[in-house]
Amino acid sequence: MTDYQNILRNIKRYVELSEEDEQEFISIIKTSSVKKRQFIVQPNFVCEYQTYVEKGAFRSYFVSDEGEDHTIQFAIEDWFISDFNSYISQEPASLFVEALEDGIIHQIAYQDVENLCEKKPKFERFFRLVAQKSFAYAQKRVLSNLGKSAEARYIEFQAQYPTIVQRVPQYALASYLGMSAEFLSKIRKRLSKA
Amino acid sequence: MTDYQNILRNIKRYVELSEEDEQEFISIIKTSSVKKRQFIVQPNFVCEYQTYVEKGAFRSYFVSDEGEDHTIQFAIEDWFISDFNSYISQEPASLFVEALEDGIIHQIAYQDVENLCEKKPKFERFFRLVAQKSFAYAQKRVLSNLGKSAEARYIEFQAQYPTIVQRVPQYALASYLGMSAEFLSKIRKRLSKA
DNA sequence: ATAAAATCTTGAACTAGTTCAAGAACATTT
DNA sequence: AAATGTTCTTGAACTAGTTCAAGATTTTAT
Repeated sequence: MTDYQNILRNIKRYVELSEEDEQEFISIIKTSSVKKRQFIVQPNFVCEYQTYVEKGAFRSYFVSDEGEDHTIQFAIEDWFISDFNSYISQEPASLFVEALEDGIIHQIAYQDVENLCEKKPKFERFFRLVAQKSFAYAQKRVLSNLGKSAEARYIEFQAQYPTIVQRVPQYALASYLGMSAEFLSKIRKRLSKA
Repeated sequence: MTDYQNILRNIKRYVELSEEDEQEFISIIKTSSVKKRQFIVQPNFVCEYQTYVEKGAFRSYFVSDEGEDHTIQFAIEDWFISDFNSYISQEPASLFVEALEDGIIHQIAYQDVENLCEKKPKFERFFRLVAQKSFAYAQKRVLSNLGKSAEARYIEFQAQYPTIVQRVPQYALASYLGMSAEFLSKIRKRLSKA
């Protein structure tokens, strides 16, 4: 017996749902459990689903030609994650999405979402609001990447997402913040002494 | 007599519009002309509108505490621009949006858009698709900022947006690409010789 | 056409952040 | 509990990109 209360509550932060709406939405959810280090999205495969994290921690990242990896996003409980580019275009992904811990996810398929939006404008609205918020968030990130020093970026992130800092490996955080793992280690040491 | 063909064509790339839909949309558009160096969005004022560029070139940018400015976005003909964070939350802006040339813009107010979306799901859909695309684009930018050297970033941008490179001041481009204006000048020299 | 303002260039000195390498600490499997 | 794999730390040498300053060029206004 799967519990859909969390994901439904998430949606209800944006739009009201009738009992029937809830049932309709639940009917397209596919739930699964994942093991640490498992990939739920991989380059060259189309990212068919948007994934809601019921339990666990994930990251999406890109591996450059030089073999360095660059973290695009983290997601813990109550967040969505995917290779969004691949998802909306239904073209092959360029990112990995990897479980950083054992976890449980709810997935919704591209075509099911599009059909649902068509049928019930309420969901169209939900996905519009979420996409707008995500875009605003991504712009904010660009901004703080451009403006700030490596140390300032770390301090800001640590203030805003203390839980994530504790849960994800340091090399993944460093690659999210756009610095080498070694340098992040040095920053942390410097800050712990001050 | 104002011409709405371009903005309507833009929308019709995503959804079909009846004659009535078009009229409805046109009724909320406010058109104005702007002079070079004019601000259409300023910090501390709520960004009431999303702006469609009919003619001209714009940039949005942020001024940091140290007084450096960081370009977030450029927009030329057929693009939308705003302080999107301020627009969707209807809270005071933190960005400037400045005209880089004399131009003509079509603006649509937050509340008018929300009402229109409520009334006609077709527009809800349009704005969802646009927001999703914008988000995907912003993620791509984060990615190329993280992965690449200053020179590679410039080359990539130049390949993708040659028109913009020609139309905007170099210091604005440098601040978009996350490097000093001097360094961009040096990169260009280096490339022109090679 | 001239003056004033804005933008771009160049070199020299500097620094924030990288790379490499090797060991230490921690986690996971048997 | 030992063994293996994974992640984190530290220092030394390096480099991509910055800052400063001054002149050259282009644009804008009168």
